Amino acid sequence: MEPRKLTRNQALVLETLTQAEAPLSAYTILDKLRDHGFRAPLQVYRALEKLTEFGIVHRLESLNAFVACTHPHDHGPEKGVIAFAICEDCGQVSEISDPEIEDRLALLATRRRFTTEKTTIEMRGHCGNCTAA
Amino acid sequence: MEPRKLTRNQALVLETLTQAEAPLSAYTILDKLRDHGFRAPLQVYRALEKLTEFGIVHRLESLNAFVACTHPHDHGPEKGVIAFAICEDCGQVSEISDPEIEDRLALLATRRRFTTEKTTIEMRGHCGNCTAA
DNA sequence: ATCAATTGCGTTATGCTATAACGTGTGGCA
DNA sequence: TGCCACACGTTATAGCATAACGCAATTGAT
Repeated sequence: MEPRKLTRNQALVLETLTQAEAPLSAYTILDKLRDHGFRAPLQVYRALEKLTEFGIVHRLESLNAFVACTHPHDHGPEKGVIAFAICEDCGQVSEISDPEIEDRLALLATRRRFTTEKTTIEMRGHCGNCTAA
Repeated sequence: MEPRKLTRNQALVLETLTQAEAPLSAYTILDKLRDHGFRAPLQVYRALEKLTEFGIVHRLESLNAFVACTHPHDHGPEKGVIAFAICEDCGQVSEISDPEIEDRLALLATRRRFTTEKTTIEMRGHCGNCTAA
């Protein structure tokens, strides 16, 4: 599961996401990679699936789009919960990792005898830059 | 914006969701309502849009599906953040309303000068019943 | 080195989710 | 009565995602 070495397709998709300033849909990625030989959605989705497993790409459920992980540190299959703050104006996404949220959700889940496999937290709104304007 | 009186379509869609034991996709709702004259997705989506505005239906982003609100009390345009615990086995969804989570997210947002418009929190996993088995 | 197993790849086809755009009908209300 | 807002119905289209097939490359034990 470790991102030992990326395949060509995975590297291309990751690079595309890294260079982007906002989340990209799979089809947008596909369009950007046509010049590099991409022709079908599956080429993108398969790469995204792996990159997500590796923890270096995140899927934004409320957007049906993907971003490269900006948490510089340890990559690897998702140790903790990540919350996303997504600006509706500029598209900027910031990742928030907060133990308190995590603990609280864990508690709430346990109380209900719920076993959590995966948690999604997404805040949609406006970032400081866009509000300032 | 108050749910003063539902239109026929809205009532049918709400009833379908209320009777369901798991979240339903718009197209599943459409199929269930064909006998009542529904023929096109928009009939469902338009009803869902209103019902969601009224706060009596929630959209689950990680599922692209909808559930009837189970919080018995005050309906009305979303006062607070609601977290969902979604069982992958039986589909049961439980709504969790927790001020601590809400406050914490508000704090984290403010710190980053982020203005939140809408928050999505969804936990996917397994409910007590399904784990017990 | 070789074979088997695994993984990635490319392609075609298809399915699911959601909205645009247009026109009709109806009810409230000045 | 004439206007306005809103719900509705319909057709068409856009956008997101996966099934299923077969081939190629890689790995890794023998």
